[in-house]
Amino acid sequence: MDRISKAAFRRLPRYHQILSAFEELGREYISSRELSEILEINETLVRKDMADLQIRGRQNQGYGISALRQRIEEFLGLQDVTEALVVGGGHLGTALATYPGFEHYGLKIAGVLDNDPSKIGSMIGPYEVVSVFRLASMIQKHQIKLIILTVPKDSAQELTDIAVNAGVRAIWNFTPRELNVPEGVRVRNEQIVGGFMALSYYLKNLSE
Amino acid sequence: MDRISKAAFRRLPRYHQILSAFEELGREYISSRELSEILEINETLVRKDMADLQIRGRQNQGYGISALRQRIEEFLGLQDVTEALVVGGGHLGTALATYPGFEHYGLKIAGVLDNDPSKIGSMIGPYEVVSVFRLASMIQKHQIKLIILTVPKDSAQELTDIAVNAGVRAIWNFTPRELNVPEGVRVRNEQIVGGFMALSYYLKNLSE
DNA sequence: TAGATTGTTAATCGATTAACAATC
DNA sequence: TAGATTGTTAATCGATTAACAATC
Repeated sequence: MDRISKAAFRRLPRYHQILSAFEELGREYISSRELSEILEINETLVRKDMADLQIRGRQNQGYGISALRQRIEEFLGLQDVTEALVVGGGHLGTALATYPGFEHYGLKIAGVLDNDPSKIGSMIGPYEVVSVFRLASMIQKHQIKLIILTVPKDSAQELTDIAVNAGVRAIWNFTPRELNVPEGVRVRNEQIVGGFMALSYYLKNLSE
Repeated sequence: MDRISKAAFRRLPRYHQILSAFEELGREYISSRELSEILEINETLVRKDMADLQIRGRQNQGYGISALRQRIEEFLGLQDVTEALVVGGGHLGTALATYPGFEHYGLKIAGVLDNDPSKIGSMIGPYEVVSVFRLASMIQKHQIKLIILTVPKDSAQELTDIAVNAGVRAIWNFTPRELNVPEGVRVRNEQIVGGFMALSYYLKNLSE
């Protein structure tokens, strides 16, 4: 059904963020020109993206912000609830389990797991930390399709295997490890340090 | 001097990660074939990237892992130390301030700042939390070129302005807000929720 | 009306891939 | 030698941009 280019797909979160911000300010329309300037991309590209989303603008006014935001949400499936388990209750897991605003995107944290006996039973935000040994059973019980992986890299693959066997179909991977998964399971790697590398290159070449 | 394509540039962190992992295992060479399979990209593309980095492989053996890793580090400037301030001492700021392994990339956290009086003076890992009012003076004192921004989105722009005026040249932005910066200042946006959006799309379209 | 803006097509640009020669 | 592999060129593919007609 819906088809947009990979490159356009990657721009959707940024469009969404800008639209939400303008909406909060009470703005109703935004032109391709404005969007293009904020994102530092070409104006025509914005219009092409809108056309791909089957969104039509208005001459002289631009695109309806609210309709456009909702269209992106619909396209990405953000209007349905996705339940996820946070696997790893360290600082990063805690940050993600309590991240403000995930609920606006349909992301609901169903629980937090950890392997440290001293953490199990303690609270992380509203969640009581559960033993990682219960990973498979929790996935099955709640029909979880997504896990958020924030464990030390040496246990990343093992836990992935358990989760996939239990029925998980997507892994949001915050560990610095490439994961091996069977066909039909999607991994999204958030290699934190990658962002720093890009900035490091820039800083190193400042003087030139 | 060094010139590689944008697309190749974005692949460098992933190459680096794989090379480090293989190096730990004691492997000395890796072929373009192996790299291409792990990254799920074309074999020729790997060889082109290596050529762009001016790295030469060996017939029948592949590329020297250690030399290649070092070449990437040199290219990205990871061998020099970059000092950064973490601005925002919430869960995410804490996670980043104490992230294990940043030092391997030359990233040194010089301090953590927060605006919450009850946090100031407390410890986050080895860092005593400092008032955000001291942002400009700390930047100047330590000649900081990079800040890691993990504050609530409503104060993001204000703190950015202060940091830029004080001499910061790069901002690693973990807030869900597009920042306005003058020419010559680089922003890297880590829109956390963007990663989820891609997975949400996948999960929504599973059955098709 | 003139100006601002969308929407679309064709041209261009950049990235990836196929083909294949070179060589250990 | 045969097989495995790199390195490079040319072909292809995909994404972006320029040009411009349409229209409110």
